[in-house]
Amino acid sequence: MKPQTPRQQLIYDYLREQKTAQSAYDILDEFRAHGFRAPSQVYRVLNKLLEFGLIHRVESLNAYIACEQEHVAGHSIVAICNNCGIVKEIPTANLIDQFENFDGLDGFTTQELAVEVKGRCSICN
Amino acid sequence: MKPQTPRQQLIYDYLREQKTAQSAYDILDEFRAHGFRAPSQVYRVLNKLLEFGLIHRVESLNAYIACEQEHVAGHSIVAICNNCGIVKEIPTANLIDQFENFDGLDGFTTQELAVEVKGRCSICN
DNA sequence: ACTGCTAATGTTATATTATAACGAAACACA
DNA sequence: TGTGTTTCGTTATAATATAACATTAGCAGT
Repeated sequence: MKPQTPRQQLIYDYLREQKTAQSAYDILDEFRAHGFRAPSQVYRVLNKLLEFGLIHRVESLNAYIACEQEHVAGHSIVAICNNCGIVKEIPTANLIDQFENFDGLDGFTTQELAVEVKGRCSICN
Repeated sequence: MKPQTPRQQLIYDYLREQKTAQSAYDILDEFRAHGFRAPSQVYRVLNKLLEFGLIHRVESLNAYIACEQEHVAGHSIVAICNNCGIVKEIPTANLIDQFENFDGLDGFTTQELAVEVKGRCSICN
């Protein structure tokens, strides 16, 4: 699914350019000039983009990143550098499968999966 | 590491009794009678318990759970039921090792790891 | 017991993230 | 053109978290 409105396109493009995750309020400040005046306007767009599977919410940062490749909405594996804040999405369809069938889960049906690895990226290391 | 103060013990014991994750403000309300009056008091205790590896923060819920078994602070795998809210910790030392050595990470050094699986538990299924 | 240090606590204020509620505008289409 | 539906703007407020600083408690050395 592609962005459906100019504003969705705007925020999606912006997130694609960023190396670090952006909070809803970062985005709000960035786009005041484009008529974004209230958080709810930003959240509406973010929620649509999440639904389309075009962005991820990074739970441990309360912030958002774009994803290059399309993927199942709600499934993500990201590595976050504690030093420079760079967030890298790790493409691992198979690792996700592994989780969905993981015995430890024992009758649990997976709907969303978030794996967040925090540490030092290869540059900050 | 064990809880070091009465208040740490109090909150840790409380979290151990709960089946669902509790927010800092849930805990604040629960323990007003014990002299907790401001969020910072709760956060101080929670941060200590996190440091000791006695509790986990569930990122996608902004809430906290106790862990039965001791573990490396900052490493967790939890399954969260979207219906009843039950949070189950999954003991998977080996899976965590797998992540630390995962090639996708490519020079990245893991310090913290959070895996959050959301879906339906075996009862709500 | 007294002193000095450190860790824990109390308190107020404020920052940050997110949602609710509701009316107005835009759009789709019979 | 009228009618229903979705999007958008706006205000208000809820929920989560931290900063800053004063105070107290516990404890080690004398």
